[in-house]
Amino acid sequence: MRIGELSKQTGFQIETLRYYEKQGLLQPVSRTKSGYREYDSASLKQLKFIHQAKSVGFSLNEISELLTLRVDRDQHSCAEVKTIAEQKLEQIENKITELAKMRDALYVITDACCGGDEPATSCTILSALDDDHRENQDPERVAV
Amino acid sequence: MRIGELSKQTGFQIETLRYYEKQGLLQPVSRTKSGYREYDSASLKQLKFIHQAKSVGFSLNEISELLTLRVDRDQHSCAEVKTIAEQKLEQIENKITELAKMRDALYVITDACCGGDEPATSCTILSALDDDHRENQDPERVAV
DNA sequence: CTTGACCCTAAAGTTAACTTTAGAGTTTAT
DNA sequence: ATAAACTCTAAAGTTAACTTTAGGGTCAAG
Repeated sequence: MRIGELSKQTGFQIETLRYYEKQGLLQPVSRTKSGYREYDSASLKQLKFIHQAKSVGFSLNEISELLTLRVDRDQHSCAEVKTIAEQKLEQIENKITELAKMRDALYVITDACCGGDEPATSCTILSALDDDHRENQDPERVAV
Repeated sequence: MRIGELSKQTGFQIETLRYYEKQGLLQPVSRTKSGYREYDSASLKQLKFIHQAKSVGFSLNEISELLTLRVDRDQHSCAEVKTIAEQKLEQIENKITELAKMRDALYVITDACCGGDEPATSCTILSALDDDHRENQDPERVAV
């Protein structure tokens, strides 16, 4: 497919796709004789990943690192790949932990504060993040 | 405490703290007679929250929305607060879901690809995100 | 009582991640 | 075969989130 079609299917603007190419994030599969970029379903898949990674706070550089994580035995040792993957894994686990805390705090606000009998001053996300608000929560909900 | 101390304890640069004040994210508790900003432990707590929210991809505007989520019965109805909280909750759940997928894909890479007998070409994060790679994973690890 | 560390404001500069502009070639439907 | 729709490059412009600069007060120690 050409760039316009890829743009429609992913929601990224055409210029953004060309920008990502310059940044090394997404190379077209080939070019037509007249110079038009051509993409395929792998391009689509890659862009969906880029979209997800951006939504959880990875920069384009970090996404690039995630995308080049491949066992390319000519270029990188298996151990190298594993080390990078483990670092990214730790970053991701940390993000999940932080988000789980925020989620629990918001549950406290929606479940307990609104209409509850606690004073209004305690109904902020910051006070909901305190341990004394969290320890009586449903363990199903707190677990990640 | 004054701005330099707050900067040291949070890792935010002094100028960033003044910038956040302009953006309405963090007001000093008071000013000394000579105009110095004064902060307390609540400021510290708020900055830690800002740091976490930034790390998982929220913009300063979104963080502002999260921070002003409070049951202020004079300004907003309880229903309004609940609606905003529920929207944020959905955003956060989506982020957690995406991150869990990436985490699982990275586990596939570190556990199965490196040293495994699969061909090297399948050892990318994108192929690890495919369903056929995930369905044989440990359910403990996949659950959020 | 002055020197060094700290604080102030306002405005300009920087960086990442786009977006727009300008000018030109290509493809497709009528 | 020509107009509309699509594509190309290079360069300049924009926005969010800072960071730096310039010029000047404040405070604690010697």
